[in-house]
Amino acid sequence: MSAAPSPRAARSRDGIPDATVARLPVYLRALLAYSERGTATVSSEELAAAAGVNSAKLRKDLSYLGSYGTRGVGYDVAYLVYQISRELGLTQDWACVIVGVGSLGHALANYGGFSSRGFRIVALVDADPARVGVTLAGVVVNPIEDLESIIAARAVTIGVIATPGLAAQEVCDRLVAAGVTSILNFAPVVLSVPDGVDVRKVDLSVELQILAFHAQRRSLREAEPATAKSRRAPAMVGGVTP
Amino acid sequence: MSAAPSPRAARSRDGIPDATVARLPVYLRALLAYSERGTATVSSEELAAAAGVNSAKLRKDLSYLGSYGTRGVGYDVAYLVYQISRELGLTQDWACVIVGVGSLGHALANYGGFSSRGFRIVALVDADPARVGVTLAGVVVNPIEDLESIIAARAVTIGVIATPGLAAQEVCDRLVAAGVTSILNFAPVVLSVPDGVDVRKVDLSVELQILAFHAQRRSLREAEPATAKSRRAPAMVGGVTP
DNA sequence: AAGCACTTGTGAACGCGCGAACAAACTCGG
DNA sequence: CCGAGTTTGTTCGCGCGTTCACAAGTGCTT
Ligand SMILES: NC(=O)c1ccc[n+]([C@@H]2O[C@H](COP(=O)([O-])OP(=O)(O)OC[C@H]3O[C@@H](n4cnc5c(N)ncnc54)[C@H](O)[C@@H]3O)[C@@H](O)[C@H]2O)c1
Ligand SMILES: NC(=O)c1ccc[n+]([C@@H]2O[C@H](COP(=O)([O-])OP(=O)(O)OC[C@H]3O[C@@H](n4cnc5c(N)ncnc54)[C@H](O)[C@@H]3O)[C@@H](O)[C@H]2O)c1
Repeated sequence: MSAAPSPRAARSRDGIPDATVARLPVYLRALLAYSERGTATVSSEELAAAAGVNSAKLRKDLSYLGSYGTRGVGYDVAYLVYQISRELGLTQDWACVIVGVGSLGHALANYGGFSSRGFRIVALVDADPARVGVTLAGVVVNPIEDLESIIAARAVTIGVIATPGLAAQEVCDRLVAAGVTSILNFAPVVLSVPDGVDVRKVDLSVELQILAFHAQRRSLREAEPATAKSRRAPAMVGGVTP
Repeated sequence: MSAAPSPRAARSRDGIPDATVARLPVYLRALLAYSERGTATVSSEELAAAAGVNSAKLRKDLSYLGSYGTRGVGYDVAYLVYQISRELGLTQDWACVIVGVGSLGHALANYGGFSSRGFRIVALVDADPARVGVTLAGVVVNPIEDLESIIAARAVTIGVIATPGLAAQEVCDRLVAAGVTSILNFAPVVLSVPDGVDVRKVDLSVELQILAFHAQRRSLREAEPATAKSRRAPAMVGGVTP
C-alpha cells in the first residue's frame, strides 16, 4: 500500500463533527417546542438559550447542514425541524428490538417518547420462559431463540440490550451476526464489536460516580477555605511581567 | 504573553480533567472484575483493553491520581481499586432521592447496581396519590409535599429526576432550593440551575438519534460507493468567492 | 552483580472543538 | 431608494484532550 502521509483510518466522516451530531437532537427538541408553541422563526440566540449552548456554537453546528437561516431574521422553525430530522435520519422509520425485558426493558417498552419519532419497537426478546408470551405496549415477548429470524423478518436495524451484564456480550454478538449495526447498550460492560458497528452506552452507575466526584470536591473545597484559591484563577506564582 | 514555563508539576491533585473523571468509573469496573477473578496485578495494556481505551490514555489518566503503578510489573488491583474509589468519593455513602416513581422510577428503585456501591436510595417521591404509600425495594413512596423535609432529614445530596418533562424544571428548582447540588436528570428537558449545582443528563432519545444518524450515513455510503463527492454541494447560485 | 525483558510515567506534537469577533446579507421604516 | 438595525455564517486564536515515543525504574535470570 502507498505510504500515506496521514494514516488516519478513523476519518470516515467527511462532514459533521461528532460533537455537533450529539447536539442536533437537543436542537431538534427545542425547535419542536417552539413549533408547538406556534413560533414561526427563532434566532440563534433564542434557540441556543433553549438548548443550553453558546449561540456561536449553535450557528456553527447548523452551518454544517447548510445555510438554512436568513440573516436579519433567524431560522424558520418548521424548515429547520425538517432539515435536522432529515440529517439525523428521522424521516425514515427505524425498527428496534429490545433484548431483555426485565425492569428496565419494561420501562423502555412502555416509554412513549421512544416510538414517538421514527423509532419503532417491533420486537421484544427475553431468555426467561416466564416472560415469553407477555404482551407489552402491543408487542409480544419472544424467546431469545427467535432473535435472528425476527431481525431478518422485521428488518431490524437497532438493537437495545437490557440484559444483565453477563449476557450482554453474547447478545451483542448475535445481534451483530444477524446484521444489526446500531446498538444501544444499558448493561454495565464494555462491548467489543467489529468495525462498522456503532455502539452507544447508557451507564447509570458511571453518571452517579461522576456526580459523586464533583460533589466530594465541592464539599472538600467548602471544608478548607484556607487554601482557597479559585481553581479557575491561574496560579501566577512568581509571574514577573516584563 | 507567554505562560509559565512548566507549572504542572505542582498540581498533582488539583485538577483532574473532566474527560479523565468520566473514564475512572469504567476503569474501576474493569478492576473489580479483575479482582473478583483473583488477579493481583494488571498492566496498563490489559486494563486498557478491558476498558476499551488506549493504554497511553489510561496511564495518563491514572497518573493524575498519583504514581500508583510499579514499573515492570503493572498496577496492584486492590490498591488501585481503593485509590480510584477514594478519588471518586465512593468511600463514603451518598444519599439519593428519586423523584417520580413511574415506569423508569420503578426500574431505578429496583436496580441492584444502584445501591451496590456507595449510592443509597433513601427516599422515593411522587406527586400521584395513587403511588404514595407503595413500598419499593424496601423504601416507601412519599408525597411530593414532603420533599424538602425528607432531603433535610436524610441528608440527601443526590437527586434523581424521573418525572415527565413538564415537571422536571420545577422539581429541579425544589431540589436545589432544598440544598441538593447533584442532579441526575432522565427527563428530556434542558434544566437550568445556578452555579455550583451539577447536572448530568441521561437521554435515551438523543442516543437513538445519534445512532440513526450514523446508521443512515452507513447505508448511504454503501448505496453510493462510486461518487466520492461529498454532498457538500450547496446551491452556490451566482456565489463567487473572490 | 549484571544484563535483560518488561512496564510505567511523561514530554511533545497534533488535531479538534470552543468561543469571540466581524463582515455579509436581509428586513423594515422613511 | 436608502440607511439603520438585526442576525447569520465564518474566520481565527486558544486551550484541551489524544496519541506517539522514549527514558527511567523494576523484577527475573544467569
Ligand atoms: N433497572 C435499572 O434501572 C437499570 C439501570 C441501569 C442499568 N441497568 C442495567 O440494565 C440491565 C437490565 O437491568 P434490569 O434491572 O432490567 O435487570 P432484570 O434482571 O430485571 O432484567 C434482565 C432481563 O434480561 C433477561 N435475560 C437474561 N439473559 C438473557 C439473554 N441471554 N438473552 C435475553 N434475555 C436475557 C432476563 O430474563 C430478564 O428478564 C442490566 O445490565 C442492568 O445492569 C438497569
Ligand atoms: N420509561 C423510559 O424508559 C424512559 C426512557 C427515557 C426517558 N424517560 C423519561 O423519564 C421520565 C419518566 O418516565 P416514565 O416512563 O417513568 O414516566 P411515567 O409517567 O411512568 O412516570 C412519571 C412519574 O412522575 C410522577 N410525577 C409527575 N409529576 C410529578 C411531580 N411534579 N413531582 C413528582 N412526581 C411527579 C408521576 O406521578 C409518575 O409516577 C420522563 O421524563 C421520560 O421522558 C423514560
